Amino acid sequence: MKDNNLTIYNTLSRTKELFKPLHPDIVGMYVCGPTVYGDAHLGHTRPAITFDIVYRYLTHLGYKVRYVRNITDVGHLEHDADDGEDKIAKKARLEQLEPMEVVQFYLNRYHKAMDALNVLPPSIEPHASGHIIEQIEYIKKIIDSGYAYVSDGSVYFDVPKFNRDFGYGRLSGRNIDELLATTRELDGQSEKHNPADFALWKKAAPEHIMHWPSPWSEGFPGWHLECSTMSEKYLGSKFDIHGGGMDLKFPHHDCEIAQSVSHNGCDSVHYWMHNNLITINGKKMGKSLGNFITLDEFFTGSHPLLTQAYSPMTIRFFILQAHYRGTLDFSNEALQAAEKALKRMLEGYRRVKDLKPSDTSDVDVAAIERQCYEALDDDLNTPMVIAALFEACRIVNQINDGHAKATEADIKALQKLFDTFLVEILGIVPDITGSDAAGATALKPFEDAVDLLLSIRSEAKRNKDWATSDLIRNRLAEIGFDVKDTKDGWEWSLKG
RNA sequence: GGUUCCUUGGCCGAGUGGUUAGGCACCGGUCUGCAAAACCGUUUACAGCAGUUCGAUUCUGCUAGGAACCUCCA
Repeated sequence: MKDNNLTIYNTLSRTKELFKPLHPDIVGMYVCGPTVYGDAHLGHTRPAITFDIVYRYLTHLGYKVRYVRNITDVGHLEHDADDGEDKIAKKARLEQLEPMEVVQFYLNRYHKAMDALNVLPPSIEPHASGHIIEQIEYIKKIIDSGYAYVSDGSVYFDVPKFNRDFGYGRLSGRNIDELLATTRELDGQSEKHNPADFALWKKAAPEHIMHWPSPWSEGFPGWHLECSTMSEKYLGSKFDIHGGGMDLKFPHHDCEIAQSVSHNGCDSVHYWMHNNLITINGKKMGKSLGNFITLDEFFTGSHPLLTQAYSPMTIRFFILQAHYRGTLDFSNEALQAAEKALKRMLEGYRRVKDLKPSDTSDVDVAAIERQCYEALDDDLNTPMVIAALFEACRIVNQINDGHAKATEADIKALQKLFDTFLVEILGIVPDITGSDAAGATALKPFEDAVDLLLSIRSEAKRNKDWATSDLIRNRLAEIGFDVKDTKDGWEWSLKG
C-alpha cells in the first residue's frame, strides 16, 4: 500500500480532510446513479466520470474498493401528474411497454454510453425495485425507533422530532427550525403531520402499475429510501464515501442522513462528496429545463446546438479539464478546444515509444510524477494533472525534435507516467487508431497498406514528383486520414 | 425571502498573501517543395468599491451580476 496523502473535500465539514478509510485497505463508496426513464445527457456524465476518477485513484493507491451505484427504477412521482402516478409507469403506458422493459432499454443504452466514455462499471449496481423487501424492513425499524408514523396507508418520516434530537439539514446547512415554526399552522387536512415530513412509503393509487404489498398498503417506497437501504445492505451501516451531484444535497442526502441516523443510531457516511453541475448558457443542464443534449447526440453531432460531433474521449477530457467541484459551461468552442488539446496529448503519448535514447538526460520526469500525485491528492485536481501531462508532452516533443535528451530509463519513466496517469487514472485512451496504435494486431494488414502508400509518397518526394506526392496525401485526407511529415518519414492517424 | 456558492486575460479553465498554471485562438520566428505537425518566443487577467497588510487576484466587509437548492420529481 502506498502512503496515502489523499485529501477529499467533505461537504459535511466544508473542508478538505485527509482520507482515512474506516477499515485498512478497504474502501466502500456509494454514488447516486441514474434514473432510467430516458437517455443519459451531458449532465449525467459529470458524476459518472467524477467518481470513476475517485474509484480509479483509490484502486491505484492499492485499496480494494467496493463501488456501489444504484439504478433508480421505482417510486418516483411524475411531475405533472396529480394522481401521483409513478414516472416510469407513466412512460411505460404511453409506449405500451412493461415498466421493466423501459428500464432495461434505457439501462442498456446507459451502459453503452458509459463504456464509450471509458467509465468503469461499479462493483455492484443494485436496482431499487430489487430491494423492496429490504426497504420495508428498513421502514419498520425507523417506525420502531419512533421517527416515522403511519398515515392513511403511507409512512412519513417525522422531521420535527428528528430535528429536535439530531438536527435536520446539516449537510445543506439549512435551518429547518424557522420553516417548521412558520408552516405548522398551514398544516391542516394533509396526511402529513408537518409539511417538511417526507414519505418513506406511499400508498399507490389504483391506476398504478408498479406497486408492492407492505404492512401499510399496496404501494411503493419513498424517494430517499433506496439509497439508505442499499448502501447499508452492501457497504454496512458505516462506510467511507457517498457521492452524488450538488443538486442532491437537499433534500435527498439530508433525508438519507435522517433515515440512517434514525435507523442505525449514527451517521453512516464518513465523506460526502458532491460534483458540480454542467451548465449551458449559465444554467443547469437538466431534464426539467429541457436544455439537455444527450450523449448520443454529442457522439453523432445531431443536435441543433452542436456544430459538429464530439467523440466520447473528447467529452471525457472536457470534463476532466475542470475541477469536479466547479461548474462547467458547455459550448462548442470549449468542446473544440478540448478536442484539439486531447489530440495533442494523445500524439505526445504515442510518440514516447519512438523516442531515441541518449547517454545523458536533461529532463526531470520524477518532478512531473510528483506534480501528478500532488494534484490528485489535492481533492482530485484533474486539471492540474492534465497540465503536468502537457508538460510531459512538451518534453517528449522536444526530445523527438532533438532539442532535448533523455536516457533510456527516463524514456521508460515517461512511458510509465502516461500509462499511469493518462490511461490508468484519468481513463483517457486513444479512440482513434493510428500507425502506432497499441494492440491493433487485427488491423495490421490495413496499417501496412497505409504505410506502403506513404512509402511510395516518400519515394515520389525524393524524386521531386510533387504531383504524385500530393495526390497520395490529399486522397488519403479525403478518405479520412491525417498525414504528417516528420524529419525521418511520416506519421498518420485516422481523423477523429 | 432563506441556505450554499460563483464572477480570472479573445474563449475554456487551474491556482496562490509577494515567484510560469494548462489548453484553444492570435502574432512573430525556426523547420518544410508546399501544407500540416513540431519547436522557440511574444501579447491580452484576476467584477467594482473600501478595509486589514510592508505587499492582495488570493483575507474581511459592502455593491453589482449570476447559479444551485428551498414545491412536485429523481
